[in-house]
Amino acid sequence: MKNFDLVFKALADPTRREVLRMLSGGERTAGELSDAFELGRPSMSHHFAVLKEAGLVRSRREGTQVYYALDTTVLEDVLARLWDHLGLKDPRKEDRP
Amino acid sequence: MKNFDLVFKALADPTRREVLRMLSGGERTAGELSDAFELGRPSMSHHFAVLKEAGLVRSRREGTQVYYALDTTVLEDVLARLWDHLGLKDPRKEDRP
DNA sequence: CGCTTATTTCGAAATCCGTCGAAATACGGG
DNA sequence: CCCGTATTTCGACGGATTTCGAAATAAGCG
Repeated sequence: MKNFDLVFKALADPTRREVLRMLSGGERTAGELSDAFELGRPSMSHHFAVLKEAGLVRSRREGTQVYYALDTTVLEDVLARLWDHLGLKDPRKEDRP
Repeated sequence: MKNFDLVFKALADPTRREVLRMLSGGERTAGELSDAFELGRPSMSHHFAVLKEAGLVRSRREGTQVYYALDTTVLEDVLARLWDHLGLKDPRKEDRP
């Protein structure tokens, strides 16, 4: 995968992981997400950009505000690949040899 | 889990992920692992320490050399938790209250 | 066009991270 | 003991990352 690196870099930050967790409940505006953290808007905007760059998130503008949403396809692919890559068993399937 | 943060920090580096991949084939000595990369021994030793600190790897000394082995329990737990925690299940729910 | 709200971009400071060479530690064997 | 091999610790350097405030952009509204 191309973005393997970007994805893990993105996941390395706790704030960004928390943003992803919030987005798992549905899309949120940049402002809503920012209000959940004690960080300035510019800092949060930067985190959003990192997540987007990694393909973990997509955004859509509606009027003056921007909605962010989880893009699960990349995460699923990366995690599955990691599992495979490391020769681990997929937790989604509980098969035993 | 003990420390979510350390695990993701550990996985953020491509060299460390490659070390994990190598270890998925069985344990290796520090020297064997180091020889697979174009990095100095001190750098590799540092990476081993990070992986160990995160609980992704365990070590055992035999004579003058140190064997490293993958500890899959932490990885399985973390990835499963990530999968679950982010709600990466197929029927995606939309919107919010 | 000016005004307000929402968000991003820019530039700079502080901190973190990966890497190195030199030195230190750990072991086993003369 | 001292030597050789294997590995780790130390101290430092450079580059990346996080954060901020100020300024810039975007969009709706009168």
